[in-house]
Amino acid sequence: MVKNTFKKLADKWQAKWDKEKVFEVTEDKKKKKFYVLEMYPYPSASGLHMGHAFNYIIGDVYARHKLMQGFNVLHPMGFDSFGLPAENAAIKEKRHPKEFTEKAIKNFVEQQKQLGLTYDWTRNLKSHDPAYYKWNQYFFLKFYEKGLAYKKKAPVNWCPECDTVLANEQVHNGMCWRHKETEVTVKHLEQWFIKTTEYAEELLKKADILDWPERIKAMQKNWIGRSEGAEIIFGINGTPWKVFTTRPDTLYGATFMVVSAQHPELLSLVTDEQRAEVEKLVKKIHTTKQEDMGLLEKEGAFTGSYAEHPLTKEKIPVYAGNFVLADYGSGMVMAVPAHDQRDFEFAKKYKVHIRTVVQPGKPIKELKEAYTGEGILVNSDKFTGLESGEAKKGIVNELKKKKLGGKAVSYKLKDWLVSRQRFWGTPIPIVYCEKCGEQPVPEKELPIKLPDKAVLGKGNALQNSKEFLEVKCPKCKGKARRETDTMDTFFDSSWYYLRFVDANNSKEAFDKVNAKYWMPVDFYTGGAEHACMHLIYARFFTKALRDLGFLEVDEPFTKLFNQGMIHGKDGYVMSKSRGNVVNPTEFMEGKGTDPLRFFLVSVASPDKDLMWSDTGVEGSYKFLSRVLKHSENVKFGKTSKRIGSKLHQSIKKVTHNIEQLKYNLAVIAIRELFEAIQEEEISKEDYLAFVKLLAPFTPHLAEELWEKHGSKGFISKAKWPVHDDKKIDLKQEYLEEVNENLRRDIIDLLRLVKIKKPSEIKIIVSKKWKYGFVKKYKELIGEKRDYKHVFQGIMNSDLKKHGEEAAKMVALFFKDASRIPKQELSAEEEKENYDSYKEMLGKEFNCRVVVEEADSSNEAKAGNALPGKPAIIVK
RNA sequence: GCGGGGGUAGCAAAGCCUGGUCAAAUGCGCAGGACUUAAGAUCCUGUCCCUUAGUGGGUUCGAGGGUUCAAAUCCCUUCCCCCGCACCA
Repeated sequence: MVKNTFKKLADKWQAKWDKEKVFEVTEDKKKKKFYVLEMYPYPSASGLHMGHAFNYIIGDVYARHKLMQGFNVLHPMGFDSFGLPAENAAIKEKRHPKEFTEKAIKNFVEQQKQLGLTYDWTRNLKSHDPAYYKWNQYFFLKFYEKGLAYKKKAPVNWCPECDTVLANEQVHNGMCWRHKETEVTVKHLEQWFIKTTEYAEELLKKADILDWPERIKAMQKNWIGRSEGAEIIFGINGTPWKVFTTRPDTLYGATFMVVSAQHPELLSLVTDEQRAEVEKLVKKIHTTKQEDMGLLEKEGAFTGSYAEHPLTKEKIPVYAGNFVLADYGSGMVMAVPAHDQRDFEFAKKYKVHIRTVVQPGKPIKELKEAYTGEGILVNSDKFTGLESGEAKKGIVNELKKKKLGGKAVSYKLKDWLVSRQRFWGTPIPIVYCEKCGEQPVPEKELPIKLPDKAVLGKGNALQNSKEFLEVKCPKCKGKARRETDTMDTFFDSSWYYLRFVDANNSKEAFDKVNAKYWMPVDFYTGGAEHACMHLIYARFFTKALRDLGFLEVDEPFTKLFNQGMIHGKDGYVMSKSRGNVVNPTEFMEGKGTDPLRFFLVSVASPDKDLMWSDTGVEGSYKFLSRVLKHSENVKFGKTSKRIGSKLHQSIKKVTHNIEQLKYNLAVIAIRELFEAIQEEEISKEDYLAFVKLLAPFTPHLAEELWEKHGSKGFISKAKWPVHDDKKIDLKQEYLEEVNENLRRDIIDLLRLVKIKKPSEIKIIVSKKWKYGFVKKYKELIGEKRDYKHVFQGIMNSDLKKHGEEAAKMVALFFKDASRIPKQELSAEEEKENYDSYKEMLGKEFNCRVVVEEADSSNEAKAGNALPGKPAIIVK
């Protein structure tokens, strides 16, 4: 076989699909829709890697399967084409990022097409296209109108490498998500935010109903981080300070306060005497790496201020502390050293009073560490004696009465910081007028395009572009200046799945009716790294757009699937730096697409990591070659019962396994089916059913076989076979297996006795198979239980349980439970089977074949055997 | 610390929910054989240990207990690995 056979097939069929527009799709209300989507890629200059290929193939197999099942399948692809790498490359080469991006996309598309995917390319989108980002700006304005987009000064994460601020989600362990070596610093800047917290509750609640991997849901829930408790107001120097606590029951144990050393208002609390000490602490924190913060010993400095306890009116000292987060809750905590380990350590260190207010039943003698459990209150004025749960309610009510607090819910989730001080992103549609201040750009002026000419370098190039910068105020027509911040590219990816439903609409972001037809995405695949970024933003967007009247669905992605990582043959994750990369494009150029597709889905369940194996992929290649070779010489005829049974079983398995995303098992079922049909006669219809099973995995090969055997149209659109349970005949398959064993035994035996041309083969079938006995036993124990299993039980012990007589019979005839046949055959069935088989054996061995029942002389020998393992005598 | 997922034969990977047909699919590797002048390719057979033509026996599914007539599968304890989040008040 020519080495590049599969490459040729790929080229041939990809061209035909293209020409016939096979995968273009329209909104056909008569058909049930199915929306399959893979996360759209950043079009990197280095092109497609194996992870992309794997991702797209997983989606494509599903899409093809659904297509063949008659669904109207939307399977689009686009490019997340704004972003830093292109901009940085542009700076380096002193060119416009657009050039890089478009070149990379061109290359990417070519490589994607080689994979034989069912994309409708007419719906392709690129987020750097003004026709796309216009709608980013449009939605931004809609959010702005509704108060979901706002500007505020806040401590933000700054990546010196990216030269821009980052969203909270883009900071991992204090490092930039793009630059794992670069520490993020905190800056106080005025920035644009999207109010994701508005939907925190819904994002959390609806997570439960999604058909998503547990861990992704868990990660999101954890990220949203809801906790219930109370908000309590402490007066400090006459100013009210709110703090959040989950344990209002310990309020009487609060003996000091701790404000975050990074709190923006910290200095307002510090007295002159304490200034030096506090500043020392703050400085120390600035010089500590983010990632070491957690390991740091609890440290603090007294601010000189005192807070008034809301209930006892006691004066308690306020410290600045390194262990309090500035951006959770209010950045200040009430410290209850007896019942919180951190507070405890702090109190010990700074010798602050520790007061026990909750006890676990009996009094605690000496506190060696904080008692963090719940219990009965002590030292708590009128709440003493109450159980924690009751006390929480009571104390919160008391606070509420005095207007000093109340029940509260706190989230870890923060508003999404969307402004970026970079060029290559969607300009934020706001202008600043000297007179009128901040003004939204009127919709009809959209899109605000990025300048085609720009000198990129240090900082944001938009600030140097007069053409971009200078505008008239939309309100007073006076002199105004554009916002130069651009949007986080996650803004683009938050709604791209919606654009696909109507990708070429120039009047609207998407048509509502189309969205109603296609949404939600039924099957979405991509990497797990997006759990707390893209997948939260996209969910937020869907909800926000729903409430703005654009959509009717609550959730964008019904089913989410995370593919595993691809490891090189050395066992490490495939990466350029390791040098263990196999480039999918190069592979396909050499060996073709189908072997790659087949291999990637056959190693393991697609949600698990998989290791590349040269010999493994060679195995896939060989298998497909055999299928192709076999197609040239199929013995068309009548499908035997056994093959029919096997086929229908396989259809059942493959369908189910694709549905369950167990492509590896589907592939095994296909291989087994092929083993079975290879040497056998088969009807054309049944053969083509086999080819159809192959089609989602190896579409080019399948098309070729489909064409070769004269079927019309494309197999890609042929009807997926449906199994018929009635045709699945396990007994028949069992008989065939038995016969095959017999045949092999004969071959072995002939070899052993060194007879090449036997004159007679005698098969002696034992009469000892007392099917009558089985019948009788069934009467004894009843039909309810599976008699085979009961036998096995009896064999081991417990004879009396099932009746002595029955047990004895069993013991007599079945020495071992394993001798129960898989399928119950009647004596007649068995005999009939041997008779029919006689002929075949006779042909094969070219001699007389005798099947006879054992008599007393050879019963002992034959009786030892199972049906299918009878005594054999050769002459 | 919290949360999620794992540990199965030389390797990879099914099986576990719903216990018995499990010495345990499948692929790779390995061994033997057929074909060939030979190598490769291809095909067949075997691949936990002992034994048989078929068969029988022994010991296995991280470790240790338990439930059951019966455990890779259910329950408990324990060890190890991966992956998220992590001073969240």
